[in-house]
Amino acid sequence: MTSVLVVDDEPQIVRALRINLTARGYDVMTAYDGKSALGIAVEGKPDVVVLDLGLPDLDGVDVIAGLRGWSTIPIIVLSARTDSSAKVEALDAGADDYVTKPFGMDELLARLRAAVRRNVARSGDPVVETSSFVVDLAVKKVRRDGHEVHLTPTEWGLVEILARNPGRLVSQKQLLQEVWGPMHVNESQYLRVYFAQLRRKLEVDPAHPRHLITEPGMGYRFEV
Amino acid sequence: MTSVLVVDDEPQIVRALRINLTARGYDVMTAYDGKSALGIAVEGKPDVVVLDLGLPDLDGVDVIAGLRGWSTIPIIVLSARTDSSAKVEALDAGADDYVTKPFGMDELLARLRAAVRRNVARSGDPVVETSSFVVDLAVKKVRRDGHEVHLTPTEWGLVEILARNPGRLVSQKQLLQEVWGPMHVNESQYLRVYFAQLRRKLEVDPAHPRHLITEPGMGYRFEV
DNA sequence: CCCCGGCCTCAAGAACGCGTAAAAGCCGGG
DNA sequence: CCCGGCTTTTACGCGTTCTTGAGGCCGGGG
Repeated sequence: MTSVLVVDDEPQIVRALRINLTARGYDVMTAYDGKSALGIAVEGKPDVVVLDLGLPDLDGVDVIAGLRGWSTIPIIVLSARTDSSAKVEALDAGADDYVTKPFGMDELLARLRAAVRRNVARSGDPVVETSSFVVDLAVKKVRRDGHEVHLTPTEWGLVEILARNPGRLVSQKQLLQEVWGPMHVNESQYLRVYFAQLRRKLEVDPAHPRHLITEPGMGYRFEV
Repeated sequence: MTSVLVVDDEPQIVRALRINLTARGYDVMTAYDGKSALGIAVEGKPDVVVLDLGLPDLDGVDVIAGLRGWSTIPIIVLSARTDSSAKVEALDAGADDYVTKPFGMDELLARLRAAVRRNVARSGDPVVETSSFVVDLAVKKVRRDGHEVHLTPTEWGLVEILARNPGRLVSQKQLLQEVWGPMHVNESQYLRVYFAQLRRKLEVDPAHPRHLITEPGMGYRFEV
């Protein structure tokens, strides 16, 4: 879920934004002054910040600088000042967008979507995570306790198919077909041998697997 | 130098932008309608596009879609329409910013700087660095201990592909295809020979590589 | 109760892929 | 024409991975 940090000292604006953003499925955090905004941003790692410039404690530009010191989170500035010098100053300090109050909620939301879209396009990293290990499909790696687990090509072939279908049942035939090719769709013994190996490498208790589940007579399931 | 594509059918606006942008060191391209804009964008690969929505031939949203089909170049929309539905439509189509006419030149330039800044932050330095050597993709050179290492064309081809995908596993087939061409996708021996050479040139301990990693049976990985 | 199909485990030989070295082929410049 | 740099080819030792077979476990049906 996308998380938004709303920073404004006017409660009615914060309330309005919270309602609108929550209704659209965003996770909303709020702050009423610059210092707490910086603290919350560090802790909560929001995906985007909506920042009012007229805060009681810090100058708006200082808040932007405080964020830009360690992060490239998109910042959308809200401000009552319409003069271009204020806009230029905020944008050059590192803001991504500048919206003047009073603002149209539709427009703000559209600008927010644009900012988030840009940012996910950059990071887009498909990872599937379970309680005991992490499968990173982009770089083809599996980590367990933050520590890489080496998989052979055949092992990775199986993990990849299962990780691309999380929670879904994958038939033996499909696994054999995609990993060993159409000639070996009946070698179900291969699957037993390799699932045993994968469980030894990935499961906490290989005898009682919690993620690489056998559905007898049907296939296998990757439980997250 | 940063290049900007200005698309507008009003010559005086194009002229004003060209003068201001050129004075600030930008390389300016121009187009007066949507179709030529798309063509110029493909050829010139501008770093940012300033797009007027009221073009004679195509609808503004279609131009945005045409660009977004193959590129993530930042698009700043210029428009006389101030209603929020127009803004929402353009932003959701893939625009990065929306400025209403008449606009302040200072503000537009600041928004343009913001868009470019974001994008260079994203595309990252054309330099990939490891603990023992540095790959400079812009000038096609590798340095080690501040001191240039000479690579043959084939060696550079491999390093370049890996450096453009840092951390990612690159399959043998992809490497062979891109360096030797589609006729040689099975010559995996080439890779062994060349990786041995590269390790001798770049790794501290060629027998125990820390950056040019082999993933047996799958491919190679550039670890940073 | 026994049988049977499907599953898990284990182990060993075969097959494969990798690193390395060195020779042979190719090509352009001096 | 010869030389040097670059690429392609060949050969071999070695460790890892795959395949295969045998044995045991478990639950359901006869």
